[in-house]
Amino acid sequence: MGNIRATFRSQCDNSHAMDARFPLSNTESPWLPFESRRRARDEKREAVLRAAVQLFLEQGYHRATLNDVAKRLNITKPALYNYFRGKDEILFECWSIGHELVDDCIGETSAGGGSGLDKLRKLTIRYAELMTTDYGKSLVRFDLRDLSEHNRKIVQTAKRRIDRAFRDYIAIGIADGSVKPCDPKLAAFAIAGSLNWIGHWFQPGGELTGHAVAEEFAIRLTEGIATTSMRKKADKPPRKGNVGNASREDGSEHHARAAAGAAGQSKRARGRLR
Amino acid sequence: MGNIRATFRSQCDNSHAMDARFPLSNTESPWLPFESRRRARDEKREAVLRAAVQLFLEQGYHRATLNDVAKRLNITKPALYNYFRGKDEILFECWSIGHELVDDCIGETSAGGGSGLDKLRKLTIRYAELMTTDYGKSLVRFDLRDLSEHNRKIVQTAKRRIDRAFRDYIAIGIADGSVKPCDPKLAAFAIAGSLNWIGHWFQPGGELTGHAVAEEFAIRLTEGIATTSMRKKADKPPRKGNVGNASREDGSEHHARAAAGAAGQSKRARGRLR
DNA sequence: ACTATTTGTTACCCATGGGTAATATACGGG
DNA sequence: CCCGTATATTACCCATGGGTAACAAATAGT
Repeated sequence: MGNIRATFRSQCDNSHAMDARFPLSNTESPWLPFESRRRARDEKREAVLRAAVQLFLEQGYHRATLNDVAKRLNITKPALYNYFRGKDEILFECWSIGHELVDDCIGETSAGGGSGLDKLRKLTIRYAELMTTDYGKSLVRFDLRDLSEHNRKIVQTAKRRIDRAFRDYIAIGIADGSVKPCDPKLAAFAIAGSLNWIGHWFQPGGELTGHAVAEEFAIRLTEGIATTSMRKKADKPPRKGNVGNASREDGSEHHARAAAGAAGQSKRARGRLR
Repeated sequence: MGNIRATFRSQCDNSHAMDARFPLSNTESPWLPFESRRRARDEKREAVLRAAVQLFLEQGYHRATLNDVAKRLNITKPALYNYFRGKDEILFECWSIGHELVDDCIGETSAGGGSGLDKLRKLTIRYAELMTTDYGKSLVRFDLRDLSEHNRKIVQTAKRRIDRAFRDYIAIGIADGSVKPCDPKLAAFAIAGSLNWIGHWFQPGGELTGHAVAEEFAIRLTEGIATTSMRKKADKPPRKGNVGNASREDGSEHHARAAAGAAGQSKRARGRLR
């Protein structure tokens, strides 16, 4: 591929006063390899996060050392600092991915139609399923106080937004008659509490699939406040795909990326550090 | 009141060969002062636990240092080692107190009458209220992996017992017809999850009292699976007393003590260390 | 082939905090 | 008054682990 310097030299040889800012042979953009390097970098970055979130969940943030994370990736600790400023930033990025996934759920649910109760059920299912994945668990298992002041503010704000979504759907449901009158705040706490707790007890290898848990919880948690009884019990076979971790393996990375902008001040995809 | 020394001297004065091992005036047992010393010790021990549980909740177990705990008690770190073997033992004892309180709830609920649903509601209320107290929060906010192998086993066993209580009440309720047929395991997870989550969001100074939260949750969490609708909404004014922390201030320390034996291998009240 | 950049390594620093040893003080009992 | 015990203090040890500096190897572009 022609590069700028070669082009420039040939121009000098020909004694033409053509400006180097307009190279002739441009068949292959010099930007492509740069992009591929950047992508390789991002893939490594995400590999770090996958290893980190697993270790943080397995052992707890404080017991899991950066040496552990590095060892799992067959590198050494200082290499991690090519991708992250420090341990707490890794934690934040794990949390951030989880939050992007939640924001997807909320966005899609809000965009879709249906009554307040329908929205609440849809969000409940998707949120429950998310809680059975690593990045979903990040949202409820990690301690905000391990983050820097700045990142903690971001997370707190985002958490309030999630809580608001539940409350809003309940309030909408009360307004449109699909939900029995109740205190939206406490009802949201009750539902979100049950769902969040999934992230504490669910084990991927157990007798229950994440999808089965999600379906059951969606019924259980909403039947108390629903005006309609919903005893149809749709018996569609459990979907195979897993949200979160698993789906990120198959190359469809736009899923998480799409909502990156909506995830508040999350600075993911900010590129290199130095 | 005559003291032992005076009595002894008068005996010698009378030149009687009476053995000092059988003093005449025994109106005050020499064991009393020893007992009082032991009680003073136990009071200090519990003061340490109160300070510790507060700090562990405020800052998290790993960020809270033993120096912090000691400073709050106006002593220094090594003094703590007169009462505990180490930091993880303090954590375990905090957890242990919480567990004794839960065991009280379960014991009283099981002893009392009523249908399975009644028991479930009773336990739900008491458990929810407990989750608004410091020692109650210990049960769900502290990480088992910070405990020693031995103590972790104890805690895990006890946690399973708590879970079992919820499941059993639900199963009883299904059997006696007070609860709709459902999977007791998942229903228990759903209810206990909501309740446990209270320990994460409840702030004692907020707009809601622990009792109000407990009443509301007991209704919300059981109305979905109850066969009877229970729309009487008993409007009795909220009780004043707080379970846990507060009630321990008023001198009725038998509350926690009574179930000490039932709390599994909890070695509380084992007295001095050395 | 040559050079600059990226990415990784080895070897180190050092703040933190749990835990201990030596020691001083208070106190009850004889 | 003296002694033993309990309790507290000061002064330390040291393993841990996050973070950094200096340097080496891989790689892309020219």
